[in-house]
Order: sequence, then C-alpha cells, then structure tokens
Amino acid sequence: MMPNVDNRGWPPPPQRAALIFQHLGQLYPDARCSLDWRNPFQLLVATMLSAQCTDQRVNQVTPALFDRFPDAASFAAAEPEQVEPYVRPTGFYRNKARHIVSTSRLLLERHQGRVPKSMEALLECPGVARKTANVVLATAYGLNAGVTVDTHVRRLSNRLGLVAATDPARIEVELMALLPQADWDLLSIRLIFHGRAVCKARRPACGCCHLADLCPSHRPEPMDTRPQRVSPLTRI
DNA sequence: ATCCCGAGGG
DNA sequence: CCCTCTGGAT
Repeated sequence: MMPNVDNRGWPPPPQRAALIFQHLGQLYPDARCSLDWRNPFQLLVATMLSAQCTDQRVNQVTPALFDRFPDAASFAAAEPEQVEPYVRPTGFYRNKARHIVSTSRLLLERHQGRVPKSMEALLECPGVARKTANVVLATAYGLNAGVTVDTHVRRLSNRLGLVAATDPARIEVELMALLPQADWDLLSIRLIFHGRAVCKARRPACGCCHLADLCPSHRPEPMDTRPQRVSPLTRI
C-alpha cells in the first residue's frame, strides 16, 4: 500500500508540524501580534482594519482614529461617514467604517461597550469572523479558541504540506488537530512572520529558508539567466 | 463566486 | 501594468 503523499522519509504530520513549529520558534523568538493597541476594544478595531492590508498601515491610521474615537461609545455615537476618512488608507474603508460603527453599537447594547471573551459572542459582531475573533481572544485575553487562518497561514500551511484543505475553515480544523492547544496562537504568529520575511506570496525566498529540509514545496532559487555585465576591470 | 478598496512592490 | 496585504458579507 503506497502512501498518497510524498513522505521523503519525513516523520508523520503531527511530528513534522511540531518540528516546523520548533524551528520557527528559533527563527522568530520574539514574534508577537504586530498591531498596536491599548485595550481589547482597540485591538478588535485594529484587527477589523487589517483585512487585506498590512498591519504596518493599520498602525499608521490607528493613533488619529483612537484619538478621535477612543472607545465603543464614541464610535456608536458616530455615523460611518465620519469614520471613513480615518480608515480610508486601509482599503475597503466604507465596509470597515460601517462594520466598526455597527459592532460598537452592538457591544454597547449587549456587552456594556466591552469586548466579549467568547467566540460565539464575537461572531455576532458585524465584520467579525473567526480570523478576527481568534486574534482578539488570543492576543487580548490569552484564550486559544482556535488557529488564526489568514492569507499567510493559509499559504504556508499549503506549501509546507501541513494541511490538505484550501479553505480557511477546514485549514483551521486541521491545524488544531496537529498541535496542542497551547501552541495555536504562536503557530499562527510564527507562520505569519515567516510568510512576511521568507515564504512570500509572490517570490518565496526558498534559497534562504531554514525550513527547506521540511518543505515539500521547496525549490532552488531560479537561476539568473539574464546576460551578465562584465566589469571592464576584469578584462585583460 | 463576487464584491469591497487603498497603497506599495516588482 | 499586475500582484499582494493578519477578510468578511452577499
């Protein structure tokens, strides 16, 4: 009976996942959520803004945003049009402003303006799904409710052959089964850091990747076939 | 599956 | 120009 995966002599999935997790820990010992926030509500808003946008850009707009709208009550009293100018650089600004205002009003009505600590309650907020909820629960409250599956985690999980699924919901379930719950949040953060620094979407730097020996997608760097300029000094 | 949407990199 | 960035709703 032939296995339907390329084992290459690798250990079975859980052990390989643990190895990858461990290597990433050595590579990014200080990896943490890179959004700036002062309280759970600000983290929730910052995470909502981070959709399809670099967190660097989110951190660029949040100081002025939270100066004008410091809490849920401030957003709840505003119209989305008043929030839009502050969040415009993050893209999807009309939806994001609308969702932030709607979510703030919901938090004020049902949770005294505070961010709930349960997945079910967070999922009731407009513009909040599992990715955002996982970030808030883990980062603000230290609760490993699930694995944060964003664009980086999805891409690296597939390239590394950690999961077979391609849709975020199933990827999350498969990743949760691979590592102990205590590691779920760190796994996401480490994959994201590696995705940003090395295993990029466009042009992955396989040549300097420390996970190459554990990666079924590893390819040698494409050879530079462009005509090379010859320095005059090297001529006779 | 499609839409929302700005900014930066190659 | 095209692709990508810690997605979510319809």
